[in-house]
Amino acid sequence: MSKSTKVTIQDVARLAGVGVGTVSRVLNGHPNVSADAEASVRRAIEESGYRPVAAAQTLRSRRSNIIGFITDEIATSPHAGQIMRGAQETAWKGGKILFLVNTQWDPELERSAVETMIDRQVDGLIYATMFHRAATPPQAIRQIPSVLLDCFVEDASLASVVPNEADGGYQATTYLIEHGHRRIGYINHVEDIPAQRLRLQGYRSALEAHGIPFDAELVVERYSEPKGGYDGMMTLLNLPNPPSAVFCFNDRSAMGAYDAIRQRGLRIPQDIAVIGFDNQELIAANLYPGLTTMQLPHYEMGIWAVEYLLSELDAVGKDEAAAERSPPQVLLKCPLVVRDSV
Amino acid sequence: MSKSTKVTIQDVARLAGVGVGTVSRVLNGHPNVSADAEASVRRAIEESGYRPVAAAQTLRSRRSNIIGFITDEIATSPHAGQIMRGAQETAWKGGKILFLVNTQWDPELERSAVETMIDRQVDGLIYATMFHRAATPPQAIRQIPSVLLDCFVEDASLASVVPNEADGGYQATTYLIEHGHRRIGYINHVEDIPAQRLRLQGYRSALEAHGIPFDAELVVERYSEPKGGYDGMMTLLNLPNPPSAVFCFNDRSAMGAYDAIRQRGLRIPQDIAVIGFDNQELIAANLYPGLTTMQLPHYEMGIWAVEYLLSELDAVGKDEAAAERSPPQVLLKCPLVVRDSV
DNA sequence: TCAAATCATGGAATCGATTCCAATTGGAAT
DNA sequence: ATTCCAATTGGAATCGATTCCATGATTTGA
Repeated sequence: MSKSTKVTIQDVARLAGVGVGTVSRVLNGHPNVSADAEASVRRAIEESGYRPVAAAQTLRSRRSNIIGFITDEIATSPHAGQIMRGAQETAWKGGKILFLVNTQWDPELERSAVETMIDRQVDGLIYATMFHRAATPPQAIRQIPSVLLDCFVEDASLASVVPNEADGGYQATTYLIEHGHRRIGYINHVEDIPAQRLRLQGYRSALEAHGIPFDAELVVERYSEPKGGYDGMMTLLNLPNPPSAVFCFNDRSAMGAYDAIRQRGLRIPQDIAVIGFDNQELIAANLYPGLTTMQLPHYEMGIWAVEYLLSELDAVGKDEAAAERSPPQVLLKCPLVVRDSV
Repeated sequence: MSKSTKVTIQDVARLAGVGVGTVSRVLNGHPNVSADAEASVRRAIEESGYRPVAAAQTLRSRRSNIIGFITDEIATSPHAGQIMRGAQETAWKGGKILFLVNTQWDPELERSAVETMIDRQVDGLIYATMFHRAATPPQAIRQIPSVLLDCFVEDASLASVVPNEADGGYQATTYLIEHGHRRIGYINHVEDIPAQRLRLQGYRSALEAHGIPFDAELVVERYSEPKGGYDGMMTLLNLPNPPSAVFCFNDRSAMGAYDAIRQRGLRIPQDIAVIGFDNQELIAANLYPGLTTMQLPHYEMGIWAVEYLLSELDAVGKDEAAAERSPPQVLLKCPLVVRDSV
């Protein structure tokens, strides 16, 4: 229990009456240690309050037990927090700790962040973006095990995990159909990003799967904020034959759609059903009536990314061929969150 | 530029035709290096693509250039992100990198997180909470320079930075008074937390400072969510002499207050002015009319915390007496964010 | 001009772990 | 009884930097 001077592995060895090699073997769970030796080493560790110095371990073993987490933007939404929570919890369970760097969209900073991580001999690297998109991470990232989170490279040469947007769009639309709706509007985003394209694709395949003809009139494109949602909804309501339900690109635009519907004196969900996307608690749970929406699997992506890295790490050495397999491109499901708007 | 084998300081020394000591001195900006020597070392570093191995530096110098960041909850709100962004950016500028651990309110995990940080010889530690409160961080935190963020210990024995809630309440109330309101309601939170007590205190001193008598009838306590805000607002509106303006404990309760006001057929801000607290963009910017509110200085607290640690770090050794000064207890101002609700 | 102080330098010692190697021990096999 | 092999073990070498120390070169001051 003496805290005054730093206890080293030498001290433990002396106290246990064994060599430092033996202590190290116990510490790392290596084979060929007698039960006796192990017991006395453990006792000595306990008594002395010994804690290994991480830097020394890293220096010699070339493994730091650190996972680097690089992200373009950290502060925009609770989404970022969910990713980091998933990643951090999983890392901790695996005995690893997270290094965090936020690059604020600065490619130079990104490069330098990756290099810093490598200097510190991180075991693996997560490169996360705050919305689903194609990305071009620094080349250096390929020197070590790494994984893209909420983004991907076009040639699929790096492991990647992203939400299954198409399935999300499909599920949302199907849910509306199952509630008897046949005429379903879609207020899409305007920019060409994966979510924009893929959710629409999901919407269309859901219609098709249920034998409902696609009507281009029912799809409007607006910036996905309350104003856009309001405006898009108004456009749909002004149709000669307006929809009885609307799928909104995200919760923020659904917020605007709510306003438009209210302003027309219509009720949700009796007159118009609404479904959103993102499950931004702050909005979806607080709207009245509560917004039914699709949840993005941020927490799960964080978990997956770290688990993937961990599995890569202990594959190293064991199965050299593994390095040659093509990197997984994983889609994670977006669960439906039912509230009262459908 | 050879990348094949790891370049060490020995290689650089050989290449530059100097000793390793000289290389190290150049690297660390130590004095007593001739211009010639420095130039050739720099050239050798450039040519060889040398990058120091962090673990070796840490082992010998006992400084890791890492700052530990421990937090109870990471994912609730954009607030967490703001703190981390401020901390991370400032750390990066100071040549440090952030270790992140999220303890999910688990005291055992907290202990173990602090120990892990110490094992890794972090230069300093930030202990952050996701709302302003009294905290009891693990004892071990006192072994190294550390700072509490958005929390404090009762005896002020650890440095701490928190929002100036009382001033925030004062500013908010004053802003309403300056807009001609004399009868101002306050929908407070119900639980006894610093924000609850201090914002009320600020409200009262603002009234007093402007010669408006305090009327207990105008202060109601509700849970600070939309439902509570709605309910509290209704209570105020039902008063024989209802207020012309209302200060809400936070933006979420303001959201509910909006609903109540609308439901009564009253207009914001013409009939009732509303001011919130927190500046949760997702709510405040998206409500109609935009909610005027007080912003919590999360980003700034993150910056302050790291800057404090950095200054502590280079005070070490220079001025031994500094360690004995009583740790600062800093209050950071909450700026007013003007939108259209007043 | 000479002593003293200052500057510049190379290289050994050091940080604290892991890993490797040679040596010892104790059975099992012949 | 002797040989062989596997299990255990202690301790030296190693990882790659910083730091310290002894030494030689240069300046400064009188």
